[in-house]
Amino acid sequence: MVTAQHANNDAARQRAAVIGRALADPKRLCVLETLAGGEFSVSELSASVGCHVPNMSQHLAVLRSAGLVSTRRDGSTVYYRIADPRVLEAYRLICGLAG
Amino acid sequence: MVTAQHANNDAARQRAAVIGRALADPKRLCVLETLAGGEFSVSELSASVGCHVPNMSQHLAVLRSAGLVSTRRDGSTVYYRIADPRVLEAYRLICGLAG
DNA sequence: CAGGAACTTGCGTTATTGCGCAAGTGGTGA
DNA sequence: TCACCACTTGCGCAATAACGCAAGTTCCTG
Repeated sequence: MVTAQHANNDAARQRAAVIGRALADPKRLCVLETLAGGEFSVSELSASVGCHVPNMSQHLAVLRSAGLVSTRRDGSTVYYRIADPRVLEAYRLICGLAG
Repeated sequence: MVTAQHANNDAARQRAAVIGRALADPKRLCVLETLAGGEFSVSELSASVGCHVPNMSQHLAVLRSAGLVSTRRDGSTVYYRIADPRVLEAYRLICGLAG
């Protein structure tokens, strides 16, 4: 069915665009670069990137809802990590294109 | 020099973010998908994507200033093409992550 | 249970972005 | 030269995103 096919492609592109948007901010890219070295808490990430914790939490929410990062909870601390190795592939590819 | 190093990283991330932003719109992703099949004119692309020519021209300007596409002029017609094979790699990677 | 630490969420403001539309530019052919 | 075609650019508007700040939630500790 052509209509449904278009709808699927549109939906797929929409999801892809959400991922693109998640990669569209320098601070979020900085987060991914940091997370390439392992998992970190929100406060560690905010210190690394250089912004306030609530702001970092918002950026992480964008990355999480795009499916690029996952979380693990340990007590009151939330640790973030890269959700899929392909995320780092994409990150490095984009950095390569930018360089 | 630490300061210059930071400046470089910031500038690099800024350029990478420009690329991410170029990938952050469904219509622009649709353009890349179309251009995977070869080079096309602005009017062909606008018909393929389903938007008006000036709007397509603006989207193409975003892709071009991010360095993702290149142009070739033939008479009054401007043909766009993928600038680097890695652009399609990145596109497919993102689609894979979205799927 | 009170206090505090670690995050998340809501809100208002400011800055970007996407779009349609009108106007401008450059090339082509009568 | 004049009309026309293909495309780009400028402008105003509506929608979205980023940030700081305040308030709320969850969890641990005393």
